[in-house]
Amino acid sequence: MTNNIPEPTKAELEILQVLWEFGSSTVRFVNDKLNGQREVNYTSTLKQMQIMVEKGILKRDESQMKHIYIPVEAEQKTKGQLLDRFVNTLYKGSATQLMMQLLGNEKTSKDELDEIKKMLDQLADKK
Amino acid sequence: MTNNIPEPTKAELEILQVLWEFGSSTVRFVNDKLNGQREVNYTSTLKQMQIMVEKGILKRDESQMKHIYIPVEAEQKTKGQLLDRFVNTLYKGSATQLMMQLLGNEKTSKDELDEIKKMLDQLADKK
DNA sequence: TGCATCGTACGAAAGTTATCCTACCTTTAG
DNA sequence: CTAAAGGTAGGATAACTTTCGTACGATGCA
Repeated sequence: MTNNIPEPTKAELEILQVLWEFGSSTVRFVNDKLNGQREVNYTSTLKQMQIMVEKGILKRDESQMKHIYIPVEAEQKTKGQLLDRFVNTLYKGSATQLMMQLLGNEKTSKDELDEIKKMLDQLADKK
Repeated sequence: MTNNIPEPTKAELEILQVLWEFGSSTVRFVNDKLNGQREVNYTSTLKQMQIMVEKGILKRDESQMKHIYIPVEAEQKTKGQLLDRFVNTLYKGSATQLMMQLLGNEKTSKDELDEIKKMLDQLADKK
């Protein structure tokens, strides 16, 4: 019964990130943020967000002329789904394997390691 | 100086997985494996692999009529790059944040948790 | 009032990805 | 030798993504 939304594309994800970070907002706002990173035409962003409404990724409040766009799914849920898909595709679903690679590759700080260990202990206790 | 290859697409990744798992092989072999999961025409796989050669993702041994296709980059390196990109895109580069989500969402077994903890300790020692 | 500004709608075009058809060459079994 | 089987090459096509131009309605202010 998991209400699954189509996998967001690259450009769609960029838009979602803005909405997640700053909250539901107008096309103008999102487009300005995007232009902080790269050049995009206003109507491109508009079109993109309209398509996302069609797909059910966003909904919008049309009560004002400046429509407000709102993510349908919460940040954590969507990211969780993407993460799951990623783990399944690349690591055959083994979160452990992914962690190993992450820890191996990474320049993770001691503090971060401690934080993770704490989390691990909490989880271990629950079992 | 990191020799970066273009990001493999979905279909390309499927092919890479076969080559990584079973070693360098022919189109026929890869196509058979793929057909174990879903229906694909032989020439589709052929074309796909030819494109991958053009892109530099695969190289091939043409000394026989049945060409042998070989991944240019090692499994771990490619997966590592994909993982990095994933972390950067979704978690602003914070591996820790990703781990948290993973541990939160997951049905990770006690053994797996222990294994991860061991890995963590090893890393902590090196610091 | 009238024009500049800012908004949405919509179609079109370009780029990428994924798939398959056709042509043609090589190998092999009879 | 010849036909069938199996290989590669390469073009065509469809779907999807991304981007933008154009049209046109709302708003605001001189």
